[in-house]
Amino acid sequence: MKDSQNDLIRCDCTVIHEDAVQTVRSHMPNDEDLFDLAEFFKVFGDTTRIKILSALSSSELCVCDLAVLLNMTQSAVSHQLRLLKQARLVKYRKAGKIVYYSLDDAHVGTILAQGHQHLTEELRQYSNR
Amino acid sequence: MKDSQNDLIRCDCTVIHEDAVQTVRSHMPNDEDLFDLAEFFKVFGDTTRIKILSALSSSELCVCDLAVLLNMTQSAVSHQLRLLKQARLVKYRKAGKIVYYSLDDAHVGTILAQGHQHLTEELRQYSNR
DNA sequence: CAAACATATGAGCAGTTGTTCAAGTGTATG
DNA sequence: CATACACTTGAACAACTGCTCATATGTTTG
Repeated sequence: MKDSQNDLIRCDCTVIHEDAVQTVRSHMPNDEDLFDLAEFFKVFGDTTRIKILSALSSSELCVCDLAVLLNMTQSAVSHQLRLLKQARLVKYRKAGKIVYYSLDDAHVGTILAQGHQHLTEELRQYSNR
Repeated sequence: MKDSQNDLIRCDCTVIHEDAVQTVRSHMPNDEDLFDLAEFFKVFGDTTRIKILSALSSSELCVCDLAVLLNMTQSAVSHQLRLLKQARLVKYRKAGKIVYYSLDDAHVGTILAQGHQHLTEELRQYSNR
């Protein structure tokens, strides 16, 4: 059973460690899962969205609150909230014409903390060298 | 002590919950930290880079190995490795003309796992609804 | 030292992303 | 029911990103 790797040679170099490549290949998740993972992290990869998530980790807020807090257009905030909603990172409840947003997932806080920890430890290591 | 929020009114709506906004503002990290956090996650937000990180979590590999594994140009891989290096997510050792890359940080695996867990739990919840 | 090879890098370009602006929903209220 | 207001949405545009291609660097080897 040949895989599609042979259909098109994109690599312009000689394989050095065929065994290592095979081992890694058998351990790696499939492309679709890795794609989804990248899409997931992409949502965290924007300052505005990080600010929104950080804000919502303190308290439930409406769109207007967020706009004031971030000093941004209500439209811009709304666009970003849509992405966060699609990624299932935030949820909302409507109260009349006001829409309250909050975090949808316990992992969000954990992931933010993990990222923060990486950055602080990195800084510490860096200043120790 | 007025803050710079008043210099330019970007928000086109009335504040609804001033107290909540103040509380959240006092709890939020400063803008620079949040910016750095977003920059950090941005690195994870690309399929190619996720694949590289996933591969390196199994085994140390050289650039050529990665190019074959991902079916990509050696140049493209090298460009992405540069970004991963800058983010201090991978390190390298030179052995003659060959450069071996490996993960630089224990958090990388944790963060990937956390993201994966979010996605699988999400899927489970979704199919239970 | 010249040729071969692993890797790095700069410029260019196509595709993507985030904001703005204008217009549209939907809900309360006088 | 018309107006006000909170919010959403689509189009457009500028900025950014990731790949390709050509070229450069550095190391080994005949």
